[in-house]
Amino acid sequence: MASALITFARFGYHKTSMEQIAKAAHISRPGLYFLFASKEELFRDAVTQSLEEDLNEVERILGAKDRALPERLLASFDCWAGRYVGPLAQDITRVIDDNPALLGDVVDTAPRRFADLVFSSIAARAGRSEREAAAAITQTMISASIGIKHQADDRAAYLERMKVAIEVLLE
Amino acid sequence: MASALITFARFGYHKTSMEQIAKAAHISRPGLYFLFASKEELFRDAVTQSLEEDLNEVERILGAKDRALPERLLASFDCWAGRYVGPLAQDITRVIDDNPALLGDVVDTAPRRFADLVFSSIAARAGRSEREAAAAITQTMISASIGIKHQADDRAAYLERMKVAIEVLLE
DNA sequence: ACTATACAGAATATATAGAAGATGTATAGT
DNA sequence: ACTATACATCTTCTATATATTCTGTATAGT
Repeated sequence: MASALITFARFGYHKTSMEQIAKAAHISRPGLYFLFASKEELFRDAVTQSLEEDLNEVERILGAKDRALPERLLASFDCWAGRYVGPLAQDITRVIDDNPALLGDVVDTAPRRFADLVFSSIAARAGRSEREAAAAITQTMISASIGIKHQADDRAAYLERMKVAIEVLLE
Repeated sequence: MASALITFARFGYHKTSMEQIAKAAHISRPGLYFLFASKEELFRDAVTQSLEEDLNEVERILGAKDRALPERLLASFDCWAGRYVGPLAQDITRVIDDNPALLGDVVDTAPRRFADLVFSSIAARAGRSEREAAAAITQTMISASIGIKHQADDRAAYLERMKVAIEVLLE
């Protein structure tokens, strides 16, 4: 099913046929319609599941408090955004951004949940208990991530710059 | 001549004719060819001039040291990016970003010059004389600006978030 | 819980030709 | 230092017809 998302990403939503997806998933085309009512629902479910998985992993990373906060944040941003920087992976972000109407409110709620997770981790840190400051730092860190995603050519460049941003924003 | 850029922004480079530009500039179409060798050169010159003007104003703003640094930075980012957020103005950024091949190296050098100006102002500040820290802050501030530009719906929203980012990044 | 095949209806690609529009230049004029 | 008109050449729109592809469903089978 992750293969469906990859296929959508590779060719775009409209230029991807159910035939292609079925072949990539090693099942028949009618079999796809047994699992998903329509192409639109399949697309929605594939994106939603991918986002859910990423959010779960971010939650897991941020919860592992044996690692330092900057480290956890960098790993989280890598999982959430860095993974999708670069020649092949950026198509996944593209196909999501290009079809907001098909996806509904997941495209809004998932980023908000990510922001909440980051905020909680920053707010929980000792010595930085003011919620307002944590909110400002979170907001700016996410904006920086979005900007870096547009600037960076590959995942390594994203991580390099994001590491700097996290360090600077946490003092 | 600024009207040429606005016309390009409104319809896109390819769908804008020399006739339209000439009309907007209140001269004849052959008159345009007297001033500019080709449509491509006109586009290049219009964009270049616009960027130069913005950079000059940024330089002026950052040089006015009677105002506090965060204030000057916010005004600079507004001039450089905030101005181009929103329903009508964002087309200017779009037509520039969509046609990098026509524009040459200006699209690379101008942002670098903006970064240099911001860096100089931050590095010059007392108590923050370490160049590395200033470079990290500058880099992150610009990334945040790019991200906010993508997040914000209008200029006011951009300014609001950018104000927070500057405050957080300068401590 | 599927596969294989088949099919209607809709959307989309392909080809073609003609019309329209655009660029860049030239020329004559003020 | 331009305007107005005109023109060759090229690209882009428009329309139309045909062919292909795609979606969604149905049916029979395992």
